[in-house]
Amino acid sequence: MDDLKPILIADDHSLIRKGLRQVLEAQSAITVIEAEDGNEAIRLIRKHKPSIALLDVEMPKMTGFDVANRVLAEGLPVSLVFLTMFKDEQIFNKAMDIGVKGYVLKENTIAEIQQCIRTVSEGKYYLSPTISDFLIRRNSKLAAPAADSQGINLLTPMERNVMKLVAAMKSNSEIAGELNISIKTVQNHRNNICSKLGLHGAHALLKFATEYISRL
Amino acid sequence: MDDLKPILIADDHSLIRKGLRQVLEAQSAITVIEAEDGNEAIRLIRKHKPSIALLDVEMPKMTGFDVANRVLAEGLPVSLVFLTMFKDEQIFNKAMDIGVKGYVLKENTIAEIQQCIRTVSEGKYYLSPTISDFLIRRNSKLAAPAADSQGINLLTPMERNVMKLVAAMKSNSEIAGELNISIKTVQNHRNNICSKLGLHGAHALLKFATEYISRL
DNA sequence: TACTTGCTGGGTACTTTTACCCAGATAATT
DNA sequence: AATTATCTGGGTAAAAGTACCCAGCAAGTA
Repeated sequence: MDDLKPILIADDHSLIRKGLRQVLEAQSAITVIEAEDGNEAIRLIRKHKPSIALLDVEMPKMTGFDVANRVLAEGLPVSLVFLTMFKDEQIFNKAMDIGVKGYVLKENTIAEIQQCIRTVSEGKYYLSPTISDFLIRRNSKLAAPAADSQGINLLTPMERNVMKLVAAMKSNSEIAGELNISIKTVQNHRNNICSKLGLHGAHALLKFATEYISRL
Repeated sequence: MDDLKPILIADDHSLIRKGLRQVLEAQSAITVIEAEDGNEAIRLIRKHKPSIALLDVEMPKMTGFDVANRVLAEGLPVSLVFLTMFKDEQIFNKAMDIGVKGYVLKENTIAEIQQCIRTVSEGKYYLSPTISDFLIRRNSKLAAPAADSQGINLLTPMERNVMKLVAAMKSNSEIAGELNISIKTVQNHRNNICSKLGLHGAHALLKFATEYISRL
């Protein structure tokens, strides 16, 4: 077990690796490990379990994406940050789909990369400001659906109350307690809601409730 | 049943009611109903089921808050918008806690109120730009906790994979299918995760997983 | 080699949720 | 007065999740 989890830098350009390592190790109590291609990156992630891995997207043999897919498949506990030269919207979207925590353009400064590492290590996302356009467009696409919730209008007041508590992931007995009714009644309300909304199967109501709770 | 759901305006000042009604009915296909105090507001909400209720916070007898509490208790299907003269942070926070969808200062223009109605009717929130300070402060408070998730570090890769699918509200059989393992194995992983994390009871893991999914 | 860790599955018992059925009480509408 | 909608609860059965037990196998470590 290490004292502090290290940070991995995977880039085929030795100059970039050395430069980054120098800055990071000088200005913070961070240990850096280096990989010069994707295969080595995977091996080192498995072995040293770094908290963060900075991956160059454009690497020979195994790209940053290949590494990311591998990490996902094995469920390795590491936050991924992509480092790339290209401001490409499709690449960015694929990276977000895959769940990377940071996305930094190489045209940005080292200070940005440090900020990125700090932010990601707090569990938040960090994206280069220069690609915020992409993010906004992406969000407006995702927020689009919002339809098919007309069924909600069929619900009675009590059914709404039950649904709110379902969305809070309360169990039926907890709901019964809060509303001062019997568990049996709660179950009936749930069933009625499901049939009004056409929901079937395990957790179907819970999914719907958490998704549309803002419209209750 | 009405053709289109109306909008309720509750304010003790007749001048405000008439002014708002005129603008709203002139510029859009909206029906407005008026209430001059909180009691009447509740009665009209029950009867006409408006989609949105604009509530003056400062009303005699029954304030906007009293109306809001009543609406919540009965689970009436209406989106609440608070209209107030005072830029008070505590009042704002109480309003957000209670779940109002809009919060508009009377110092703002009528155009803002129209924008607010439009936004809220799409299921989104609308807050007067002049109180965005409050919202930011509030968010930083709420986002604060972020602790107690150290237990996550105890999880094995496979356990993480299972947990991600739990967070997506998949059933055990769905998880088993996606990971190509038996349901029994999934159940065992869940149990191991729960004991590592000290979780007990119904939906405990699901709650935890959805809350901390960003750290997986 | 021996040991540990993680993944895989089976067994068993209990609890919770889902999915139907039913009916009485109450309040509002026709 | 009759009808409808809503809330309330009971019954039953199947499916899913929770909570423990167990053991074999593979990989890495001491």
